[in-house]
Amino acid sequence: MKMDKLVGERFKEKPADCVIDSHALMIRGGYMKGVANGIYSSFMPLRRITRKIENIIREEMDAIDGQEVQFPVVMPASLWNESGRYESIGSELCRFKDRNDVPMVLGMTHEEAAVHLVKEYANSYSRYPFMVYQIQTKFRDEGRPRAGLIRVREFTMKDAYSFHTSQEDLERYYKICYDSYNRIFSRCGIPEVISVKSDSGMMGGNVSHEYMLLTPIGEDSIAICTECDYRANMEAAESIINNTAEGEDEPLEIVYTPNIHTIEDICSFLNTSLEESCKAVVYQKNKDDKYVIVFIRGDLDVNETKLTNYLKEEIHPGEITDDSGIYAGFIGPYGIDREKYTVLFDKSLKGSHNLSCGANKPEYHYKGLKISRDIGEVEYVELAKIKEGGICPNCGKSSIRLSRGIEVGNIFQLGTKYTKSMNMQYLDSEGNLQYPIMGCYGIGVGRLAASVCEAHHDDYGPIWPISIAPWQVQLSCLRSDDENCKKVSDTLYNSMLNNNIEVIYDDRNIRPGAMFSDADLLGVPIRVIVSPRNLNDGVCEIVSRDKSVNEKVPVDEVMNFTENLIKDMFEKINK
RNA sequence: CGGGGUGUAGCGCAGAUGGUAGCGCGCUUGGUUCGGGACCAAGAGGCCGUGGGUUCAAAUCCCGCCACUCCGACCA
Repeated sequence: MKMDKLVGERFKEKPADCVIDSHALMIRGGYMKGVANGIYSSFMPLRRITRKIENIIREEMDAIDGQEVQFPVVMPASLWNESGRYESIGSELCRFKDRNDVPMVLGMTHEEAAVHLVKEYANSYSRYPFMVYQIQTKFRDEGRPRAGLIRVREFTMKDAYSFHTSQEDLERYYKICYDSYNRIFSRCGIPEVISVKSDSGMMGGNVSHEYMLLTPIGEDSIAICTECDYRANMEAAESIINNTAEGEDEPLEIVYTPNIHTIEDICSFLNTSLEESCKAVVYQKNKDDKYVIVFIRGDLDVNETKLTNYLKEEIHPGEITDDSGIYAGFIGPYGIDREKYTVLFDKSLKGSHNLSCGANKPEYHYKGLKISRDIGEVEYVELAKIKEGGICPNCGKSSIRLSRGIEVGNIFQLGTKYTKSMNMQYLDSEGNLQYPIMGCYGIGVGRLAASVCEAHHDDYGPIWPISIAPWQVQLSCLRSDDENCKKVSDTLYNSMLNNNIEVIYDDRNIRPGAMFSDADLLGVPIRVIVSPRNLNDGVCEIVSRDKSVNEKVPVDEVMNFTENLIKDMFEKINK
């Protein structure tokens, strides 16, 4: 490929709407162009990168007995009705009607299609286990696309679905996928990706992991233990609070607290700590707007994912507006109507005493509350968000750190949610009908490319690992108007092509500075520079994009040197 | 869904108190340059997001849409 024919322009100024580096560099480097909110076209360099990523994924999926298939982008709504998701999913699912007024959807994930595909085939235990996967465009009508390729509406995803006749077999295969994923991220040049326990959300199932690239620009929060190997998504992390209730129990006492509304104000007014307070967080059920009041220790936040999972229905932050006379800022657990409202107590309150809290009466709070004494036995539910410095659920030390991360992949043990709802069954060896157990495994290809860029770049551009770089070698003819320089460059270019080296050749008649800047933006790992200055000494310059290699090599050894360097780079990544 | 911001040339921006548009980069042509985004000269390129209103006159003032974008919520 010659640079002067490469479609797409590279430019100096950072586009105004790019807030993260990978986005800015991929726009500035001529990798892609926005078409609509969260929808992009790719130019050749990005397409070559994603194709290499896809091929790495293919090799690894094939290596664990995956079979590549393809599901449709457009599906009839009836298929999604079978699983119930046509109703349960919100506006992320793009719904439309075809010419005959038949409701259709754009595929945002393909569990239904996977079950549909293998339903009749897999009617006997002898045909299990198996895994099918595809690499396909998905469309999710996200409310807020952002950060370039990190969060988009249309994207390419590898999604795999495995089918098993026992939980044990699913777990065996899940472990194989787990290892396979680690290999995929290593081969793509980001071995630093870690797996974390996650909440499986509305996907169903129990055990699931997310693969995270830790970076401050990430959208997810992750709890990581610095003392052991515990790692979990914030949503899934268990929050442990040990209350010792030191000191004497104080009596329950009502206090006049004018113009005090926040829990911080109350604590400073009463001269107590946040740990000795109980705050109320009000939610409303999406279904009927009924109130859910969570009482939780004042310094903690409610983990809404846990709350949703416990209630088994969707909720949103709310405010009590009925005529009960209990008002925001004064809501407390003592004397609240537990028939009228769904009242939940977080575990952080268990065993505590001398709490300050609202009195369900304007301008008044209680102090000295002890729930077991003043309210009686209540059920405590674990609903709090884990916090920085919190207790590790695995090793018990106060060693939890919170980090941000980009989710580049996930694996789920789905169970029988889809096989049951879509009535997929097989005959076991005893002749009984059984529901197969499923696992599913996803990787966002574009997001992975952007993550690699995010993890490996400098001020001038991406630094692509050799395994996914758009080209292996950037050949720069610094002075195409110099006869010898051009001749040597052309010869090298042809030798590289003949030896199957992926080379992009820049023989444009532009200034060296512009040539170097373009090369930096393309991020090709190896650069071979041919210039009159070097040729006077009979050498070319070979440098790596990451600056670890910088050699003057005699012209007739350039090919050999380059081939070895490529080999070395691959070995480093695959080791 | 809640709260901000912005729409003027391909990109980045300027256009006080209303008078039919300009700068830098990029692009075209010619010349001089040539190891980290050169310089000179001459050009091309705009329905000022959109609909309405006020006015002799609107990029500019008022109202409504639309789009993009940022923060937060949600995110299978």
